[in-house]
Amino acid sequence: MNASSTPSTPGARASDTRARLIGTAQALLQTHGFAAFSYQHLADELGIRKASIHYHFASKDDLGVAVLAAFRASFDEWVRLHLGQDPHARMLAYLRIYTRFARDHGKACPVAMVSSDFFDLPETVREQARLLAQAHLLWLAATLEEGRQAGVFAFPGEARRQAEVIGCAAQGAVLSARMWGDQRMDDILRQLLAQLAPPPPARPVNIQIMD
Amino acid sequence: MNASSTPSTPGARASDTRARLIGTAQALLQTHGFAAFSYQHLADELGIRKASIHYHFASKDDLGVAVLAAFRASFDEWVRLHLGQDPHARMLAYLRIYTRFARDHGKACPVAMVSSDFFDLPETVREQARLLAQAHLLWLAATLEEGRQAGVFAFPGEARRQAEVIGCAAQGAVLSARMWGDQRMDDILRQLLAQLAPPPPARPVNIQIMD
DNA sequence: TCTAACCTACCTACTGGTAGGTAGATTGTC
DNA sequence: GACAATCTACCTACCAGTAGGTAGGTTAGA
Repeated sequence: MNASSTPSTPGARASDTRARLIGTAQALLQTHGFAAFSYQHLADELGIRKASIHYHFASKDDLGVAVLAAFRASFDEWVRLHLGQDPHARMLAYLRIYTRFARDHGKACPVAMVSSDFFDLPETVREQARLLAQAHLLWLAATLEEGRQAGVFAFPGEARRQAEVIGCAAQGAVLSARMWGDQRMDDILRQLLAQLAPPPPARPVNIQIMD
Repeated sequence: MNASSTPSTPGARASDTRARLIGTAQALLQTHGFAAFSYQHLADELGIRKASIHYHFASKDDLGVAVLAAFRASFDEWVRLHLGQDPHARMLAYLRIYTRFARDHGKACPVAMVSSDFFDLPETVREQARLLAQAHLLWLAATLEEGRQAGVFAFPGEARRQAEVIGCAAQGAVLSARMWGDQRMDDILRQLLAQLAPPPPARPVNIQIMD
């Protein structure tokens, strides 16, 4: 595809190939899924030969593990960058990740894409997917609980249960955006946040009556 | 459903091969996805030759259309069977559909599986997926609104927005069940219902006071 | 006899992966 | 500094297997 713009220069200190492979594979995973992209697609995109990819990743499974590990590293970095913000701002920023995904060629959540292919994946890749999902769920649960304590969120039961609901809804939302367009994505996330908003303090007069 | 494409020959005793193909393809779609199952898988499962499938479905795309139309027909029938029930019971029954999916070899929502492969599918299949999703969303919105009116559900904003959230969350939940097991599925649906429950009516005496 | 519903035998395109080779940079030894 | 050995990062050519699909023959029932 863009072989001319990125000529392979063997030996010429151009060892960002591995990183470019991971980056391209990340994009292809999010748009087409793990099983649906091939070494040939990657090779065409990078302007190298298919067999050369095996030098960096002996098997496609190895590539899958590296790709998911890279997603996890990115998320860890994202978390670090948002440590200072209050829970509500953090949650907005988190949901914006998915909004950006949807707008970027209809990319889906990598965890959702891997889940779709789950029964055709080796255990090594599955385990990386679990680690990535777990990182998101732990962060969500902590943010939700902190927000509830601060009075900016309201939800029933345990924070980890609510975290699972939000995680699942976000995954479903980006998939829905493929069918219905980006606007659908925004609608869903807005409703998700509206459900999380604490109830208005009712009318003061009624509170007096009730107490 | 698709009477036009059904070889409805008056004289010849119609075989059930076509129906078995659709049924097997439905199961494979839900477990592995549309792109991940092949005519060979279907042929092995039915004990016929791969080429024979082309007699019933000239192309895999035709099969995809028929499979999604069958899902829609099943759902229409399900809706008909639950017409009499109250909104809360209907919603419970609806979510149980997904619980059964997850327990049945980790089947996912067909709409979610198709969404994952969306960019590799022809427009004919995409359109059928939209029709199926739309049927679910319309039913959900109607049930939610009826439940809100009856006081068994509470949620902010329009019912169709809440329907989208529940639909997405259910899709995400069955995918999550692949990673974490059936129990996770139950937890998520329970939380989803808890969020939908109207706020406790405080002490009954207070209701009298407020009215 | 007609034809629905299969079959055999084959096609092209593509998959992940392997074998073996090579240009050029790096490193260790004298 | 000279130079052989080794390493990096690619290459060509190929493998067996599988994908969806096609052409044309066979068979069983109305």
